[in-house]
Amino acid sequence: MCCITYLCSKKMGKKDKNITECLSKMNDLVNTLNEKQKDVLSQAITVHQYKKNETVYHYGETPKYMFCLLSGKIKVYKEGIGGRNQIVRVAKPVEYLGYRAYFANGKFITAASTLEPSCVVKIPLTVIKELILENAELGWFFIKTLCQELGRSDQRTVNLTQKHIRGRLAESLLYLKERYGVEADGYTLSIYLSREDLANLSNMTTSNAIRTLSLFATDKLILVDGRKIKIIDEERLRQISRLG
Amino acid sequence: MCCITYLCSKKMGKKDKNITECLSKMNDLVNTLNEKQKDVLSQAITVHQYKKNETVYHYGETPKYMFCLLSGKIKVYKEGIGGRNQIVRVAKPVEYLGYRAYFANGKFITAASTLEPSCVVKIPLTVIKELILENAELGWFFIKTLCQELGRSDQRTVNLTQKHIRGRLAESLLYLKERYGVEADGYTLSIYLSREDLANLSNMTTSNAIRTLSLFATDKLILVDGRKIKIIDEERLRQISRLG
DNA sequence: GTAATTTTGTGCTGTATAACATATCTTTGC
DNA sequence: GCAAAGATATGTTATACAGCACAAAATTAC
Repeated sequence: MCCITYLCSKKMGKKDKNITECLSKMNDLVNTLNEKQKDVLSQAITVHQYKKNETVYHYGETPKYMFCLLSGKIKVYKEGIGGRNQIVRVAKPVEYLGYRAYFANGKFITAASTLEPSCVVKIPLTVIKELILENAELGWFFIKTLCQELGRSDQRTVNLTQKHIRGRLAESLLYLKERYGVEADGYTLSIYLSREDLANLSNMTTSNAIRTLSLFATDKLILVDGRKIKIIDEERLRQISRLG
Repeated sequence: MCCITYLCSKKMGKKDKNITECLSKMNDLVNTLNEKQKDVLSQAITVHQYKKNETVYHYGETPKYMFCLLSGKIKVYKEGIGGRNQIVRVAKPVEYLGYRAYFANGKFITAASTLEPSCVVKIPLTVIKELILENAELGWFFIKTLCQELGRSDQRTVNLTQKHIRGRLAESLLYLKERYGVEADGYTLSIYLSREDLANLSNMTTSNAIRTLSLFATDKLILVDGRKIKIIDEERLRQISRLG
């Protein structure tokens, strides 16, 4: 990880162009702020570039920063029993990470790492908390986000515990499509996960992810070429996901 | 369900004693409000008495009220595949229910029903939303609560998917102790769940909940008498839960 | 360019747990 | 008080999936 703006983040006068650019990308959050608050925020943030497979935060750490993913992809995961990781969610631009544990007064119970080279803004959580306490609209932004995530998390629990392997993998593929979309051809998932990550997202062993994936391929539901996955029969995939 | 205050909720002048009493129980929320806001709230709420096993809200309904559990116990559950319900959490006094779906702009994806006779305050969600938007401290209250719940939900997913039956049941028993505490003897769980509910909380079949429970009993970890459960070796139970 | 390492793929075996069947015990309704 | 319905208990069978072993392919390292 390297900090792009360490040279200029303390400079005076008109705001650094780079920082201004970042703020404009974070408009869903920034738009809730008044000018003074925007200023506070712009003084507090730093921009960082992560390589692929770099850790953004570790399990057990005390949260200090909120992360805003500007470009790239990040997985948030829990270290399960016997090294079996569980991917809890995958983030896309522009989304926010790392605030849950702080707001709940705890340490990180998940870890996060990049799935691709990613650009991330770091915002001290003390600053965010202050802004929330003086700006109800910003608070509302977080409430909405948290409510959506909590709903998804509860949904996920039932999916992972009650569906069979085929249903779980189908569900994951649809989730990835919904989250990251597809490439120009309209079919190829715009994310290339390893079979292991796919397994960790679907709560199964790597062997079974591979097996079930090729099963889907022979059933002509998908087309697999290395890590590229084309979804060709979404309707049937959705059916498999529904029925478990 | 019957509304206790329908006779007086529209009365003028000094506040209804009953309502005032309720508000004082909801102090964690009410303390964030100024006098005018407290007034708005007291005008908007109604108090209701539920019998055992009554539904508080249904799956698929459009949320209109937030529920505040003043006394009793409520289970929040998802209807899973093939009628297999999943209890996602159990509420105790004084906790709030039914706001997640509304804030996320959706319908209920869970249902809630009473485990015991319960007293519940209903607050129109429009009122709560307005109050949040004009009171950052109230917003912060919800943010903290949501962050804690989201953490628990993620934790739960790993527990249910990666632990074996014994670990899952041990976890559930400890969860119930932590939530509802024990009776005067210091051992008996202060909640009497059916074996089915215990199974739905632990993601297993009723048969297996029964079997594993009596297994724990022969191992002298617990003492079972009908629906009464005494936890006698918490340390070992904790160990079983940890190891999966 | 070759070796080493990681990722992907496939088959076999064992086991945890669901599913089913049936019996007993408990609660509820009249 | 008795019938009916529901909850609890226990044994048996079936199966989905983990776990392991091993081979091939792809990526990385030097």
